[in-house]
Amino acid sequence: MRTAARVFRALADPTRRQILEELKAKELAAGEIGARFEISAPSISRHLAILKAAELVSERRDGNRILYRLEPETLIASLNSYLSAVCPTQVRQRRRIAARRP
Amino acid sequence: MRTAARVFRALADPTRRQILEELKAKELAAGEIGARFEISAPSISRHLAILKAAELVSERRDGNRILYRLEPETLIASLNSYLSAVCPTQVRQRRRIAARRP
DNA sequence: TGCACACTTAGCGAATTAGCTAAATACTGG
DNA sequence: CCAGTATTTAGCTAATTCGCTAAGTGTGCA
Repeated sequence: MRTAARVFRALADPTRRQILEELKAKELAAGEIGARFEISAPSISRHLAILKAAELVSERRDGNRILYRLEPETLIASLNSYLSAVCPTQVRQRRRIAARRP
Repeated sequence: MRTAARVFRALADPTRRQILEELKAKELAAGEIGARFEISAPSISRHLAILKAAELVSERRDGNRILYRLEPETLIASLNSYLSAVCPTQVRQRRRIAARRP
C-alpha cells in the first residue's frame, strides 16, 4: 500500500486524528499519550503503530520509554497532494486569499 | 457524527477517493462513474451514498439518471481545518512559499 | 541477577465494511 | 398502462477493524 493510502486509512479513526493533535506541540511518550485517552495501553500502542506505518509519526527510544513525534510533512504532503489532484483551482484560489491576508 | 469525521471516513476508501477525482472535471451520472470501475453498480451506489452523507458530492436527478457533482468546498474546508489544527506553522509556511511562486 | 516499569505483541470477540446478487423504485417513451 | 433503462435498497458473506486481557520484550537500577 502506498503511503498516501496508509495516511488516509490512518486518519479515518478519530482517536488517531486526536493523537496527532496531541503531538502537535512536542514529542510524547506512549504512556503520556495513553493517559489522555480512555482506552487501554495496548490499543494506544496499536494506533501508534498504524500512525508510524503511515509515517505520520516517528519514534525514538529514551531509556525506558518510547517517544513519539509528529511528522507534519507527511500529513501536509499527502493531504495537499490529494487536494491538488481533486480541486487544483480552488486550492490555488485559497492560497492567494490566504497570502493576501497574513 | 460530525461532517469532518464523515469526510475522513469517506476518504479512507481508495475507490471513493478515485470517484472524487473522476468528478473533478464535471458532474457525471452514477452509471458513468460505475463504468470507470470494475465493481458492481450497487457497490458504486453505496460509495456515492457515503460521499453524499459526507457532503463531498451532491446529486440531482436528470430524467432517468442521477447526476453527481463534486463539492470541493467540503473537501478543502475539512482537510485544511484539520491541517491547521495539527500543524498550523508548517501550513502557513507552505502558503507563503506557494504565494511567492505563482 | 532479579525486580519493576514502559511498552508491544498475541489472540480473542463484537462491530463495521465492502463486495456480491436479487429485488424494488423511479423515470421515459410508446 | 407496459416495457425498458437507470439507480437504489435489501440482505447476505468474507474480511477488516477496534476494543479488551494476558503474555512477551526491553531497559534501568538495586
